[in-house]
Amino acid sequence: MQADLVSDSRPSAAAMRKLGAYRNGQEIYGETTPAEHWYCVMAGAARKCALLSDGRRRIVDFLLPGDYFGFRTGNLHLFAAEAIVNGTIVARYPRLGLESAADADPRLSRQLREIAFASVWRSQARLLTLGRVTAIEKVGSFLVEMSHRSEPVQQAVSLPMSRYDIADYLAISVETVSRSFSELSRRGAIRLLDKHRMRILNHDLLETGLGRVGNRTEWCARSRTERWRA
Amino acid sequence: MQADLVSDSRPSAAAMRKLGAYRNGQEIYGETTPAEHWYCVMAGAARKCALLSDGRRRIVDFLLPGDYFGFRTGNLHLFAAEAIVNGTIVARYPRLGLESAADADPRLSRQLREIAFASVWRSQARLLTLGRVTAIEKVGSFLVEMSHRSEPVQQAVSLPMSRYDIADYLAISVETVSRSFSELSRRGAIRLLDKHRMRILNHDLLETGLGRVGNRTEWCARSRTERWRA
DNA sequence: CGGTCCCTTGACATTCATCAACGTCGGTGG
DNA sequence: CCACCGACGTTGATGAATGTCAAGGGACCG
Repeated sequence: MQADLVSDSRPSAAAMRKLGAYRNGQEIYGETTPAEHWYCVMAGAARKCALLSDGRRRIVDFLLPGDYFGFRTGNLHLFAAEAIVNGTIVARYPRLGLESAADADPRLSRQLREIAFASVWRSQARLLTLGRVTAIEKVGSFLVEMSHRSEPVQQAVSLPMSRYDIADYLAISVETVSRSFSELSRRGAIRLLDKHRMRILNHDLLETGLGRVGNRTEWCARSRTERWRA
Repeated sequence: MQADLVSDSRPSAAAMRKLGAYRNGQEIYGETTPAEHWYCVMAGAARKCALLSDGRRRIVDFLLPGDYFGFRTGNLHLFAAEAIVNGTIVARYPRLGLESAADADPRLSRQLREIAFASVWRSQARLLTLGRVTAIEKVGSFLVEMSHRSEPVQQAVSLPMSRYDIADYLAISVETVSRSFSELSRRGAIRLLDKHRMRILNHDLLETGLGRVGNRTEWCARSRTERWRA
């Protein structure tokens, strides 16, 4: 099971930690749940998602072992968190207790800050993934992200979520996700061991454009940047 | 000029604050600048952007008065920040000094945490904007976001950034941004006072779909969610 | 054995990126 | 003053990428 940084180094935090087990699809907290806890995935995987006003769903984050989530300044979550594999273990800390402990313990306080900054950095990196132009680029970028975030088992990257989840995460249709996987396999960039395990064969083929030979965007961005930098 | 929460309430932080003025296009910090400072926009506006490996640019955030930015756990920024209007004023705090002060001052420490959480929340909300399906929805969602973030002057929302910046922010082409503005005007959702000032006439027309009459996505998301919730 | 869910592939329609042209504005220099 | 230029913004035409609809296969379960 994943190490829990806060608890491992801070006995004051470990004392208030509670563990919970969840099965696939089970809600960890809902959109209307008061944000009274902070969470950390210990094993398994979960998704953080929002329901849009028109009824559609959008996944804003996949939560893997070691990821903290659920912090919120107000008293309501805007997102819901749900486990996506059976046997997902999540640690839970009462928010008020943790904050009080942090007031008295600068090291814990620093650690909480670091956790928050890591979260900011992760969502901004995700913005880059979503900002990719073509579907193949998005999927490729997603696979690279997953390979960095998950522990490789026998050089295989595990993809615990369904194709539908990936589609909602990348804001493209399930069919396009499926087609992109097939196309990347065909091009020799990846090899699909089964539906939920994959091996990266050629890293460059994943990262680099691949789609869209036109280069106006490129030129534009560069020229503009040069201008601004000057 | 915008209030600076940290300085206003914490004299220890105010002492180390330095102000800087920037003109349009000027760099506040670069991708390779060591992350030795935290920043807060006091007046004007800026953009946070990343240069992709293929030379393209992506804007991950617009920084408006009151927004803090630049925090990073490692010692390097991944993004660059540049002013986008003349006379942009940015406050700068040395990172180490601020952290030391936070160790000795729980209230400051809490405030920094709140700032970090607000930043997390903002980028996740932005993920929802980017995750919209059609271009019109993206632009509409962007305008709603801007109207929430900027102080309305005579019921007008100010858009300090160029159409190119908006395009890079939403990951769509400049032409499509322009067309979406025109289309939203035509539909009576907004009124363009000039290139950089806009008034929202019909909030619902901006938020709700408008594009894409098909509802398979909707149905799918709802059915899946209901299943999961059950 | 039927049912459901997940995944994949094909065919078609639609959106949007691209290319192109033009208008505006502000600055610069004749 | 006017001509010129570059940056920015808008609109039209066209092709390519992708959403949508449809069909079918495989795994799991009652």
